[in-house]
Amino acid sequence: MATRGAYAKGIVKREQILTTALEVIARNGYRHASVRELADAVGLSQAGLLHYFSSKEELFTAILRKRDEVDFATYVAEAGRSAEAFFAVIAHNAEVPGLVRLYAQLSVEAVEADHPAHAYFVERSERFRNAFADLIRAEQAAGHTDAELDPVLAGGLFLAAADGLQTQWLLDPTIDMVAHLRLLWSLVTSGRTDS
Amino acid sequence: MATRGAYAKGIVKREQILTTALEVIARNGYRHASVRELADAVGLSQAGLLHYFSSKEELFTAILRKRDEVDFATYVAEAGRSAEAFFAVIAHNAEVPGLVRLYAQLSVEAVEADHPAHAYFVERSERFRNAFADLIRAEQAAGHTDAELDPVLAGGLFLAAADGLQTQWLLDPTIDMVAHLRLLWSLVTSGRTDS
DNA sequence: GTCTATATCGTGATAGAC
DNA sequence: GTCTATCACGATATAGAC
Repeated sequence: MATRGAYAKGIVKREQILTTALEVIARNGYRHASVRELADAVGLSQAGLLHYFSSKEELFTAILRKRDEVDFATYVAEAGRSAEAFFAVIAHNAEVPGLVRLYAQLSVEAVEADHPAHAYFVERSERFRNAFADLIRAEQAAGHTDAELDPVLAGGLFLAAADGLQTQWLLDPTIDMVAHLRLLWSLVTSGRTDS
Repeated sequence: MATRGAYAKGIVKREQILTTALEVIARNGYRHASVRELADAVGLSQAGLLHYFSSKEELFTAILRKRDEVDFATYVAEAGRSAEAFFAVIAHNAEVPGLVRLYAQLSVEAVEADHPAHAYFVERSERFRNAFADLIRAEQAAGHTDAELDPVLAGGLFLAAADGLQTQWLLDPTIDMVAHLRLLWSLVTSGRTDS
């Protein structure tokens, strides 16, 4: 609000574009994750869209950041930092195949160290691994989980399983991502197959 | 051996190309999984390479099939159908980043139902999920694992974790894929963090 | 601020010489 | 059987009009 009018307006438009992009990608849509395809979807020309985001990678990274932000605000606000909040995010993912696909696609492209989205994925991985580790430590503190279990290793396992399940699910949408992750959670918390 | 000379020779050359491609991709190499890039690497022109494989997707799918075949012959022959054989394959993967990357890249592209490699990945997923399920059933039969555990669900979890760990590892090569999977195995077989 | 038009590049695939 | 040369396409990015 302290910024100049024109500049602030640009920011607002950027946000609007991201919000629209999220909706439109989520529903399904598009195959190639190209700027033109997304431009059509949000009602701008390709050049018009790149007026707000200076490159393709910046655009798509911004979309994924926005998604994280929205998911966090929606599900963590609702259920707190809990395994249930995490399951709710995953269950939601099953409703937004286009986003899942964009994430999978970009995450593979970004393994190259000099890819513009590399830092985003590294940072995100670390954040999620630590978040899972914290959940596990809480279970350990409550005496529900073996104290010998390495929380960071187990946290990495959750992250990997969540990512891998997305690819499996894209390949075969009858796969139940949440059921798999609940199983993993029950194994970690020393429960068994019962939910 | 019962085939005509010229035809058999073509087959042999195809195999040679695949073997060379495996070596050359494995070591590291190339970024874009393009035909031209691979052609340079195996010492052919792009057109020359496509003389043996009629499309890009056929070529790369053939490479991944060959990889599966070689891995199976190497590690399953050595350790039988066991968790250890599986860990050995994963440990080997950490030596061949280029192949891991090709796999990750193609598996995401192939989620589209009409992609030429779609059937390969669907079939492969099923095969691995079932193989893991069999391992778990054997543990259950031996009384090492909770009989209530759903073997197919747990098998899917292994597959997803293995896939997801590859992306994590590509992003950050200090990740120990085998350690994560051993942890999962120990959780499934009711052991804990001890190997 | 947004458009049309275009420059430039990399891709897979093909034609045709040798 | 393998090459060089080329085509057709789709991509990102940019120039410049309005």
